[in-house]
Amino acid sequence: MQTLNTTEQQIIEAARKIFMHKGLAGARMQDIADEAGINKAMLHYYYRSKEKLFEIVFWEAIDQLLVRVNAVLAEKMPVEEKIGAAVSHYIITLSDNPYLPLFVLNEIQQNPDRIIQRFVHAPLFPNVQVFMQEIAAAMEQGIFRKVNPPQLMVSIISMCIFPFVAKPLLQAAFTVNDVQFGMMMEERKKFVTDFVMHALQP
Amino acid sequence: MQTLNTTEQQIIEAARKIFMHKGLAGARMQDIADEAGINKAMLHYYYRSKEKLFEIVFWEAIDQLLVRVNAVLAEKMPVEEKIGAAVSHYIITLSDNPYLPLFVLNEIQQNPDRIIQRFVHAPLFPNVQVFMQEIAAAMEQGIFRKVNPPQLMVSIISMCIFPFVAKPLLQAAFTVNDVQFGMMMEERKKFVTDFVMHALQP
DNA sequence: CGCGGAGTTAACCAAATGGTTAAACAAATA
DNA sequence: TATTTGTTTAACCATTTGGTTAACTCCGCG
Repeated sequence: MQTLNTTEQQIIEAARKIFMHKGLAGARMQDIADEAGINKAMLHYYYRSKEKLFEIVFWEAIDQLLVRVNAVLAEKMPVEEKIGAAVSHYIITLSDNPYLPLFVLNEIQQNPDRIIQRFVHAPLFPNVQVFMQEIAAAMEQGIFRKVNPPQLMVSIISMCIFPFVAKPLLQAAFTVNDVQFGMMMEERKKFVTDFVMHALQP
Repeated sequence: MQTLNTTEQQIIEAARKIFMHKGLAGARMQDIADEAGINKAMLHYYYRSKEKLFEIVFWEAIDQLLVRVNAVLAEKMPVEEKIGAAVSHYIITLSDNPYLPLFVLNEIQQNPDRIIQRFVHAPLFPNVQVFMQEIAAAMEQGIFRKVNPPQLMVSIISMCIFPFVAKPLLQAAFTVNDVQFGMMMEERKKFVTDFVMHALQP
């Protein structure tokens, strides 16, 4: 997310903002040009087409939402700690990029092939397997209660990501402003970690 | 969701399908007309504009995603049971309408005002308050461990809805087809309920 | 039968949109 | 200074898109 002042970079930043907010179908090339403060022709000069520009923003977002968590899951630490670390990582990342997950999820649904192709070649986050095995091992050792690991995995991810996907709705439902929502997410790190640990108590 | 054979109804059904799959920005009036097997002018004859047609589909979806759960939460039964009932209700509803939540959440983010206006007049699901009070009462009585009720609420909803929001992604990540995904969601009803009950064990 | 109105359609329209082009500009190079 | 090379712009273009119109069909009713 470097902020170089070159036109090339300004375009990417503008594209990121517009695509994230409006999606591929809703974004207008003119919007992006305006946001970047340049002529529309420059977009094509540097990136050929709307689709090409979108792909750059999209894969950058995928990297942020899916790939980077791998590094956290690769660290060497007890499973109990690793759960907390992963939860914190997600909530921190998404607090800085609230629009990220809905954007990614929506575009995947619009065009699943785009991402499925990549999964065929190699799993997008290999360490999730490792993590699930560590959890399974902890269950065998009696550290955790035995539950279905994929369901557990999905649950942890759900509790971290969903609040950001539903942010405007939750804000309306619980009548909280942006600051309060931020505080809620801050306190959510501990809540989710504790909640999961209690649920896994034998 | 009635299937009357009148043109008026055929249009709504077609609009529902197209809008749910492509969203407001991505949907084309021609797509809807084709899906309904009629001339594009008919759409305007019956529903004036794209926006008007969209609003009908949108509020119908809101009703399905947010309002109907109220009935479940209004039923008279012990909290422990009610949690399971709400979870089941959501997973059953969404299994029949997998595109529903992403559609709704996305359109809310695109235009939050649309829904915020409604929340100002009256809460869209008053019984959530009741439910949270029942949970708080159960905590006071020592039936449940004390946790922050809104955080708990958000967590339950997350675990129910998120898998459908991320459906294509989860299917790719865990390599499951539609049938297997359906089974996973079927088994998820029990998983989430148990998971929550264990997490709330004092 | 003929009249009237609801239902339906093909053709049309203006605006928006992704993309192109040719000319202008600026900074380095010879 | 003249030339070249990469950058930037205004104007333009073809297609798409939401929406309109005028004519046509069909059915019930006098």
